Amino acid sequence: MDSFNGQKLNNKDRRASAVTKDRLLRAAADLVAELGWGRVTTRAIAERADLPHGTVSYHFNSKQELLIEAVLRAVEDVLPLATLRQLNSLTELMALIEVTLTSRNEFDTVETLVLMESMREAEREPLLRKRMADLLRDYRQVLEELIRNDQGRSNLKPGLAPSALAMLLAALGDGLLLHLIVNPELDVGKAVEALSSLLGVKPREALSEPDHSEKG
Amino acid sequence: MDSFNGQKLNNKDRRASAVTKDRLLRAAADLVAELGWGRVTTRAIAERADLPHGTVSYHFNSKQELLIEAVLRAVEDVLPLATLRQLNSLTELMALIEVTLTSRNEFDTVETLVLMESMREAEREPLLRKRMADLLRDYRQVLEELIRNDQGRSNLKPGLAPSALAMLLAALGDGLLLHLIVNPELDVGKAVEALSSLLGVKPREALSEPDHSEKG
DNA sequence: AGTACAATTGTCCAAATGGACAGTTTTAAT
DNA sequence: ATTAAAACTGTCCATTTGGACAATTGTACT
Repeated sequence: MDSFNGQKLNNKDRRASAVTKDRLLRAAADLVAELGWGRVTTRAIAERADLPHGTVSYHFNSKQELLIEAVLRAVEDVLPLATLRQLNSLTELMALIEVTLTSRNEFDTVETLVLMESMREAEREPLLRKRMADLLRDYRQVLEELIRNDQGRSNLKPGLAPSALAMLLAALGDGLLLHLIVNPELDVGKAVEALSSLLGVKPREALSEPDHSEKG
Repeated sequence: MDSFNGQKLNNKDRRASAVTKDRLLRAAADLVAELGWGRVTTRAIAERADLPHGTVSYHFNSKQELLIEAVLRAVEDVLPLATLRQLNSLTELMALIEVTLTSRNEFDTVETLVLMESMREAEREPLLRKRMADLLRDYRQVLEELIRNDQGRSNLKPGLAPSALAMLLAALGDGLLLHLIVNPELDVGKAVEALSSLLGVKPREALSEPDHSEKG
């Protein structure tokens, strides 16, 4: 069991154990998506992480703390704030949304389920609620700034409040994800295209020729 | 305990017990919203319904069957298909959506939470998934027909596919509900107004003067 | 009153649960 | 090599769980 997983415990990593904690957190997030928050047990987490049951008690004060830390890490991954900040136009944004929603692999699905479980649990757990609310606020904020920067350049209605459109986009995306959970066969792309059309934006073109546009 | 709740056991109701079953179903739906699907126990259901624990085993084959039946009943209530069918214009629809999302009482909130739990559980439970998918399909269908009937009358883009707009509206509504769960302070009304503006529709007017329009 | 059956109730049980903790091994520093 | 702290592990326990079921009560009909 020595260097079994190839992840050598280097002495930079504070005290080791970070690896163990990490494995527990990943396993926990997986199981929240798979079983639902309320059905995750400490034993299942340990087993999934291929670790003994006692490990959980040692590294975390309670199951709930472990789960909260686990889902927050996963949710921060699924909200692509960094990527969004690099976008320059509403056209690019709509293209990204469409791609994100239509080409989903298994990994994306798990993270989406974690997101839904987290939003649901946030209603009961004040700490989680605050963290989630902050994340979603940041998310809308990034969208809002993107829209504001783009306004004037595109033929967007001047009267349209960027913050309102940002909320609309964020909610629409999550709502489509929600419907996709129930019915993966749904052609959600057409809903995104409809909104693009209403906004007077052509996301297709942004995909085929993403490069030769100047910014600023 | 005879005619305690005013609901006299009339001999038309198959065998009575319908009242007991009903109380269990209501309690179950309540607890799904309150605790989350995975944390609901048969004992908690019985206690909430003010009935002994054995009642659950007698009236339902398993906890899961009880929960599924309970949430389906609640979800059918929260999707206002009948109301939607009576609407005549997209303007009225946008007004209804705005009112529904902005003025929410405690009862609405519970039903919304049940809806979210159900959509999440549907991913694991094939029977529930099918029933939920059908309900959501009907929901979009009603919206689609409303949009189709309205097209031409309003200044809606002709190229806009009614089915795409229906999906957009349904997903946006549910997405806003989802965000509202995490942060009830959100001013989701402005997102609805933004969409109304994009659609070229003035929901405010439909509210202030709802009567003197002819239909058909 | 008597009969048949639906409805209800309390009790029981094996299995699973979260967490505690004493004991052991590993690591880093001297 | 010795030591102290950190990391890890298996075991234990009081509770809770879903469901089963025998016993009891209620109801409708003759």
